[in-house]
Amino acid sequence: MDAVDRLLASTRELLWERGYVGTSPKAIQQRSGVGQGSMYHHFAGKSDLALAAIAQSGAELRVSAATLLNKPGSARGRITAYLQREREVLKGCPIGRLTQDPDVLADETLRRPVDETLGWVRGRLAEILAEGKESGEFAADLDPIAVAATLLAVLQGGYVLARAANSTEPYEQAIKGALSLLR
Amino acid sequence: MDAVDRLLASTRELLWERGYVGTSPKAIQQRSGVGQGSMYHHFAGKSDLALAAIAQSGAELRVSAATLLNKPGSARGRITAYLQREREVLKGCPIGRLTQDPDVLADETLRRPVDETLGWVRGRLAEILAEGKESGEFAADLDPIAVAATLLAVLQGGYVLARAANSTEPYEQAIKGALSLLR
DNA sequence: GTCTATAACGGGATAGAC
DNA sequence: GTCTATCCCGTTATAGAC
Repeated sequence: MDAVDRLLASTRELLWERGYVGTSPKAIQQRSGVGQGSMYHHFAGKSDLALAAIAQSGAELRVSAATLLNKPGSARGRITAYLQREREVLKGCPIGRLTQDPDVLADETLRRPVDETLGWVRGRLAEILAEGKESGEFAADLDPIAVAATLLAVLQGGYVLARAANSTEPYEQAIKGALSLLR
Repeated sequence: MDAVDRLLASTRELLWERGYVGTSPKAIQQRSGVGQGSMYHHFAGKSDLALAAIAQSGAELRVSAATLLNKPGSARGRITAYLQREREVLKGCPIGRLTQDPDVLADETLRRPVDETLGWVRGRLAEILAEGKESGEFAADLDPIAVAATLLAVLQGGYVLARAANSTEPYEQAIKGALSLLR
């Protein structure tokens, strides 16, 4: 793993753990083992590093969501699998957490990959809900766009409740409740 | 408004806007117009100020939730009113946002009021869902604890989606979807 | 490409005068 | 109670040598 890869890996970890405001270039250097000069040779600065790291995390999130959501099977089955997939609940969502970072939201360049990633998941969920509606799995009056937003919000909000409680329990309840309502 | 009140008001605003990590004692002093010495006379330091501010915000959130949830009326009506009440969506939840702050979660003293506030709302929603189940408004197999977690997660996650998109639209869709599923 | 030196500024507080 | 001075350390770079 070269310097660039180690810098990106460390930046992604730190953004996940501490957010953008809570992450310093020095901390990135220490965690990655890459020196000051080397870091500024490869990246223009903190925001440049963060942009590359967020783009990578967003791409990875889409791939792993697509893997589950594109599988063959019923719409309900795929959505259930996606909602119930194993997650590091107490760590939260590496993309969603960035929405609490004022400096990320204030910078269109940094916010865009966050928006695109969550927007993509919402869209993909809506497509599957529409398929399930078509095939008669879901009620004819189900609104795919609205319910897709609801389901992704349950995930993102589930992280919030779990972190507040320092327990995965509320997250699991929230998922369980959402799946029961979808019946 | 005396110095203490102005310090607390400013701290609450800054915690809401920038989180704990993003809020400095100096910023609090400048926004409140209270001097350095005065601040450290009334509060032991940043975490002490934050604790008092979080407790106040949590108490206020409970009061405003209770106001809507305790009104007379059907269970469904009260829950709908709570979910649809006007909110500063793009600012997010002043309590929920603190769950993204590593220094808040790492300190039991600071995390407790966050946990208690969100836990209280979950509990109150569960009580109302149970009442509605009793009265036949909701299906007999509805799980009040799980669905209460789902509804609060939709709110908290709705903020996340809205801030990512820099638009209240996904928040409104998430609420709409949740209410439609509750039917 | 990577290293060390330097720098201007902010964070988070303590000390003691008034 | 409030003010100013002081302190040490971290942040976020830039400069230039190797």
